[in-house]
Amino acid sequence: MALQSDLLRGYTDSIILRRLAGGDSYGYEINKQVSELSGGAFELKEATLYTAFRRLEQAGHVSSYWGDERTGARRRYYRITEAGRLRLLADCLAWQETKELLDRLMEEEKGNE
Amino acid sequence: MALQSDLLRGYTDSIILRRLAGGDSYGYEINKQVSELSGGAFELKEATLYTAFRRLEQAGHVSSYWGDERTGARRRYYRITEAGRLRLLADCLAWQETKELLDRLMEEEKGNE
DNA sequence: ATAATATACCTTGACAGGCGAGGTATTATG
DNA sequence: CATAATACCTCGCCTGTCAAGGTATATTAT
Repeated sequence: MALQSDLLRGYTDSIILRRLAGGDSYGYEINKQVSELSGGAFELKEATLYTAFRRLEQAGHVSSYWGDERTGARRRYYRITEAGRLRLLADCLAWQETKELLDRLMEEEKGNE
Repeated sequence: MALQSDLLRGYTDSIILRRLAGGDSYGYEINKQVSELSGGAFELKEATLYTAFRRLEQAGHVSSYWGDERTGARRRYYRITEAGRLRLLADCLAWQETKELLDRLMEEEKGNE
């Protein structure tokens, strides 16, 4: 649905950073985690995911390295940086504030003039 | 801040519909109301506002008419339609769900494996 | 009188993020 | 041998936001 993706827009980065805050990971796995966490209701599209990685790396919020898998497809791992953790913290605060704001703006009015 | 506007993206329409649910209004006033409701922390940019009106009218969620002011600048009033009320209701539900979703995706993990 | 401010509307063009559609390569399974 | 799962990637379109510009009327200050 469009509304949901529009709302989540810009939070793609934050969602990824949150996943990486617990330890290094790679695209495919992050995608699965997000999908599971949302009970299948939401999933990052691949194009969105990889675009976000480029953006995050360029911003210095993550760094990446190739895993040394003996078997299976190669994986590019991502690690959150210190700047990334700060960014994540800021995003969480922003999210709390935005929740309050939209709640107030969407809320049904009682006692109208 | 960019994050906030990105998150609100797409909810511009809902915010406007909510304002109109209590009675007809016009752009400038809606803008002021939103600004006041948010304690000055957030405001719809004019270009965004009028773009949203066009979109809403085209979708049949609002209708518009010129007010008959004797004095001052002319005003274009907007009225929410039945379809608009349904849309608003759907948006509110979507917002509740999205809140839960992003909360779950942004939440700090305890008891990690 | 005139400049400034507030009210009130509008459009254009650039920009950014999401994503459909397409692609590659490896390994396991039927 | 074909299909599916894993795993990565890019191109180009679409859509919503918004800075910057514009118009017109009425009030207030100089």
